[in-house]
Amino acid sequence: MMQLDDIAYARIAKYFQLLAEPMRLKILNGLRDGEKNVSELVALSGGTQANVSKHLTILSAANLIRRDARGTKAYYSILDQQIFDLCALVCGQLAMQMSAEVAANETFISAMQSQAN
Amino acid sequence: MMQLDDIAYARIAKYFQLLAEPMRLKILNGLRDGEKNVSELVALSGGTQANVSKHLTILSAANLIRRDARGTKAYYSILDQQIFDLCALVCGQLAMQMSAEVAANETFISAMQSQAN
DNA sequence: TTTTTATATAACTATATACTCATGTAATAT
DNA sequence: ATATTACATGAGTATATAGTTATATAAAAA
Repeated sequence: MMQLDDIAYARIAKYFQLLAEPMRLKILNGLRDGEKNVSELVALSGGTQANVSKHLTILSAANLIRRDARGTKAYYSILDQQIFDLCALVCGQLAMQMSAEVAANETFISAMQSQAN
Repeated sequence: MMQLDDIAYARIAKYFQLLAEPMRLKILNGLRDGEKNVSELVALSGGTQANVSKHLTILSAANLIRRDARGTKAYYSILDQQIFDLCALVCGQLAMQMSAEVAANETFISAMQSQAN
């Protein structure tokens, strides 16, 4: 239990870290249907130009997206399509959790109502 | 573009955040083949008791694992098996990236060698 | 050539969180 | 009853990182 394993864990953790940011998820989702330039992503995400640009740099450095400079604009596109599979899995899980919560609330409400009688 | 979407992005991000920590990944992997108590996980992970316990509390609060107190010991087990699917996807992706890097290095080395002649 | 447009980045601040050390708590054993 | 074992948690520190503001850079337009 050392060295090589620890490096692997660190690397996997770093990957998840990339997806552990709402703005980055929004940007990635914005790129789902094809390349967009920075201005488009700024408009789409509601973030500032500087902040969006930074996130794009981070995603680009991690090879999740690709940068293509054309004229004065920079077009970004998804390199790693698997991120959407990951998100889909998580969304499914969260949907299950949420419906469980709803069911629990309904049970709670019923209990309260029957107690009120 | 507001409110509901932003809450969803935040929630997905939070989920990924749980997996964005080497020690937590190690602990979760330690639980892969069944429940373990805290002492066992401390030994297995090489972390301190306090730190492992904190991570267990975090994972437990997020419903990724389940706590079962028996006597003076606390046994934890995986609640959300899908985390292993997520990790498998990431591992596959990283393996691809790494082999691409190896190939790039080999190309680089060949280029250097042929230039040395 | 100067200006404008599009993007990147440096400097800074604020916040979150991983970790350690010390201590609290609760069940079991003596 | 007291001691011990197993675990949780509060306080404090260090570090990472998201965000803002201001500015740099580089291509295109005037």
